[in-house]
Amino acid sequence: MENGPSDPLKPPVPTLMAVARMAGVSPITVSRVVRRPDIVSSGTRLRVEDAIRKLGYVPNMVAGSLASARTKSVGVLVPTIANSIFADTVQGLSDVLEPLGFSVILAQSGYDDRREDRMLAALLSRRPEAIIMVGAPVTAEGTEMLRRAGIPVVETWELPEVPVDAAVGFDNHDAGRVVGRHFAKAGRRRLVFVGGNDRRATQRWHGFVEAARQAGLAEPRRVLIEWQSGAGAGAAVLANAPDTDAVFAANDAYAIGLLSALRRANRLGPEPAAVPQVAVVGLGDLEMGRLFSPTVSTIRIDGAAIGRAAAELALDPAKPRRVDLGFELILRESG
Amino acid sequence: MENGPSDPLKPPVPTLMAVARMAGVSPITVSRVVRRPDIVSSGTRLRVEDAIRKLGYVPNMVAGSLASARTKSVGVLVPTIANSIFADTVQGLSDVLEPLGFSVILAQSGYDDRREDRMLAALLSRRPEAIIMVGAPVTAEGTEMLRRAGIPVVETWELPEVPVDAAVGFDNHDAGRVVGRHFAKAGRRRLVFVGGNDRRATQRWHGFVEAARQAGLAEPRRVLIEWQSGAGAGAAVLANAPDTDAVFAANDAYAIGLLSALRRANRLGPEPAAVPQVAVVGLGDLEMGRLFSPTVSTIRIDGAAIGRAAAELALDPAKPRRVDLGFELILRESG
DNA sequence: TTTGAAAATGATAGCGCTATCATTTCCTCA
DNA sequence: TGAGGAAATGATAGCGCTATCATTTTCAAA
Repeated sequence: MENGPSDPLKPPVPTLMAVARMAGVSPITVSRVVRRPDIVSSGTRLRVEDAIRKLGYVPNMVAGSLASARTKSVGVLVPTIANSIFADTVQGLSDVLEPLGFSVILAQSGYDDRREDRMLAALLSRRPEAIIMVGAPVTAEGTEMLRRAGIPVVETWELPEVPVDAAVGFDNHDAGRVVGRHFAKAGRRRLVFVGGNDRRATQRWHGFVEAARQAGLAEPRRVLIEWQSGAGAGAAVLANAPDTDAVFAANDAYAIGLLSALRRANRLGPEPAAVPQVAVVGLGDLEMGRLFSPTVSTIRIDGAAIGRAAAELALDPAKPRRVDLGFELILRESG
Repeated sequence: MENGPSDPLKPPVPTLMAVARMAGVSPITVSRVVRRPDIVSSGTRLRVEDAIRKLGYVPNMVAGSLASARTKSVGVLVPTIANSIFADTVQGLSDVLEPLGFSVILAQSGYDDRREDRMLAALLSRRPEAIIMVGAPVTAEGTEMLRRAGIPVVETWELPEVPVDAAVGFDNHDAGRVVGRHFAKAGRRRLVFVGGNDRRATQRWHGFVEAARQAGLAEPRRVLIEWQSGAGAGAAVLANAPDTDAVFAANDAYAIGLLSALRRANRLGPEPAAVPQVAVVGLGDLEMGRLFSPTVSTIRIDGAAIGRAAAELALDPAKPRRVDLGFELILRESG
């Protein structure tokens, strides 16, 4: 593995052996200069560093990982990086891992069970030192794969009672209940939940339904959509539940899309209303929701904080294995 | 490398050797079943597959990569994944790479030259088969590192005359000129550009200035900010150039932040104006810009298409090395 | 039934680096 | 100056898999 795949005629990429020959030392001394310079005498070290510079040597971590049984990498699996809340989580975990020399291997499940398992297998074949994933593994096969790997596994954005190893999240069911209760207390009658079919959304839906029942309201409507645009979510609600007076959206992007659709349908006045015709609550506390008019009520979750906490748990097995970062209902102009 | 780092007492992770012993074949036959099942007889293949299933064997790609001189990975370097336009690009390239069995190793530069070089070295030590990065390498050292690696390198979001290897982007200078010309033609007088200090933004700034000059306008103002929130960008413009009547923002998030700040400063009426007090143009055509009120004028760039095209160029050296995806000025309510 | 070619499987020797034990060198103290 | 211990460096043997050549098995044709 000395030549790149694109140009077999180029000079070979220098190996540690080439550095050793140029510096007149044994290969393991070069390795020591790179990894443990403190145990190499300064004269020898300078000679080796000079050879490294002249040759442009870049250590081969593939070989080093095999020899040392450490990859210094973390596998990260998210449904889709295009969803800002997960991008924030990846940002947060990267901010912890990268300064420590860990590389992030990113994979996406597209909210598909089969693909999630395939991506887990692909990640595990890279022998990462930990896996951080959004949600808990969906299938028994995925769960078993992770157990067998014997590495730290941190599930995020939800809080299973018994995670494979560790979890950082919040109680999705409770979040749904809190929103449902808020709508009931505000006198809302025709409740709707719009989002996907994943477990986290389903937990929120169940909490939402429970709150409606306890308030003696009619069973809320669930508008199921696959991951898509905010505009798509808005259109789906207006098409499926045009008479709703309160919508809990799976994320702020959907909430914004719905508010925009309501505006176009002339169900949103020129100024934010004290009592909006349709109350809308999102999730994630995206900045866009704060900039939007009306400002968007939301379940505040700090996605980046989830990422940071997950990375810390992944790197330190002595840390608590189940961390509840909680959430907060933030009420703004959207109801 | 058979035990994970977190539990040395667990049964060792099965190797290809263990499968070979259980199936009663040589190790290379197991390798063939995994990589080239077509050249293994069905009886042997079934025996091996059975052993693989029973042992829960997950191939070790670290070892396979070293032995085969192929990692099936691509290093991806972005300034920050929290910026939606780059997240879209990562989504696009992943959609091409993942189905082909490539893993994405993600790194972030935080818009810092030194950190970019460190991240490039970290990526290259993983011996990726290609590098896809936002922008061209900033330093001569980074450029040299990439040349030496002898692998495909695709620079995105800008279009250098002579990329290290390949580039997919658009003419940033021209985009700035087009926006400047639009503002001049609309009778705007006090032009402002708000964004970062990176080369792409600077190219846009230069084009913007050129257009203003050609229209006989006063030199535009440049409001420099480090990567931050839309609200931060809005506040910076109002603090530094409160009398502006036209602002070109480095991205749609900044444009939205500015519009929101204008609204709070009562410089945005309750309904989108036919001739807004301050014209605002962003970049990236984010969905949020389409949902916002006023809808946001923008330089339309398809971030995901950039990612897809970049992945295709990275994988096929016969493809053109410089691809101009162009851009489009989209005029909406924000001016 | 024999022969030849193709298919299938195995043996060998690494890939580039490093854990670990062995040897050499250096330094301090008596 | 010599002895002992610590520091520095080197030798050895893999890590888990695979490229490549060698050998065996299978199949078809004469």
